[in-house]
Amino acid sequence: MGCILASTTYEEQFKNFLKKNNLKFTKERREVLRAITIQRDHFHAEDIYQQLRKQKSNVSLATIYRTIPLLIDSGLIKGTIYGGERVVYEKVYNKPHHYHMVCLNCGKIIEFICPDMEVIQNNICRNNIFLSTEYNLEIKGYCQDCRRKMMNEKKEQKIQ
Amino acid sequence: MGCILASTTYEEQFKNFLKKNNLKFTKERREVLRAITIQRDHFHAEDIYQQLRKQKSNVSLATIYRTIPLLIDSGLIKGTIYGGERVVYEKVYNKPHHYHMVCLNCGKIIEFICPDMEVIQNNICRNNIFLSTEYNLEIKGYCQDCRRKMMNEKKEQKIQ
DNA sequence: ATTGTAATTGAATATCATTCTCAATTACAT
DNA sequence: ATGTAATTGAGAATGATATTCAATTACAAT
Repeated sequence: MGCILASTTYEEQFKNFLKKNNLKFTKERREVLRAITIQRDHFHAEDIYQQLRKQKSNVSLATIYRTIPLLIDSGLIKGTIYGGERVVYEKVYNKPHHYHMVCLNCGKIIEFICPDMEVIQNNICRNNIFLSTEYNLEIKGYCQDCRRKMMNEKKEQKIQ
Repeated sequence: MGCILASTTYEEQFKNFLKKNNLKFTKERREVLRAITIQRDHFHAEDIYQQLRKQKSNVSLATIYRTIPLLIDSGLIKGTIYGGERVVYEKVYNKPHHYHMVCLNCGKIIEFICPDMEVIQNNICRNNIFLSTEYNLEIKGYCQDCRRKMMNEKKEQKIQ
């Protein structure tokens, strides 16, 4: 336990947001926030719940679902990968903007940054007089490991 | 009714796919396929159902949901916009690859093509030894019309 | 420190798109 | 014409997320 010092600015950011909107900084919200700072890069609602369970916190799933939009609106996390059975979130506070490759076989998520792409996107928005709030690029396919595995399987089939 | 001549190649494509997989080209599947060819650019499952209803077809929602993956696998449609309450599909057969801007206010979807972006994406995949099957870029924000509306509303507030 | 009040909570229940089950029907290769 | 595996509709199931409501709590004002 302990060792949550690094999350201070996270907490400041969240508190500011809450105050600005006449919302309260409750014990439950603090616990959800801390669970998220501990969380690995990509997670979903249920992951937060499990994390809290481990820590003997009794925050309910309902509260987690109610807290997620607050965390999004305060700029701490964002929904990243949709289209699966559940939404994947990730921390974005003080993180450079980046994109994702998702392996359709093992589910691995590979992050990458791409300044060239940012430039292009800005141009497109300017040309279309579109005010963007969010870019989301997702490349689906098969990662190196899975490609290797799949090739080996093919070889074995040929042998048999 | 009538006037479905243009969909012949759609039907060929679908029939080929079905035959290749030992699946049957049923009356219901034909009707779903034709409903889709009539459909506007972006649609969801329920839209297909409504379309069929208009045409006095009794294909069930279950069958529509069962047919969608077949249409995807045969390369006729693809899921485009996730993260809303339902998946948005679009026709992709014989259409150039393109990207989307989604207005968070009115829901409008603006398509655009961008060859530069394709080049960058191919490079990224090559560098990461990732075999991509699908690129998906979604820019969320506010379209020109909605920006105008929102600015007018602000002005009015100031006046009051 | 006390109080008033609006915000918040957990538990249970609702929602709603999508998927599944199953018995009856149908496409189509032979 | 026939056998059989695939398909269908109806309704029930699923499962992530949202909502309801009575009880609790944060916190601004006193």
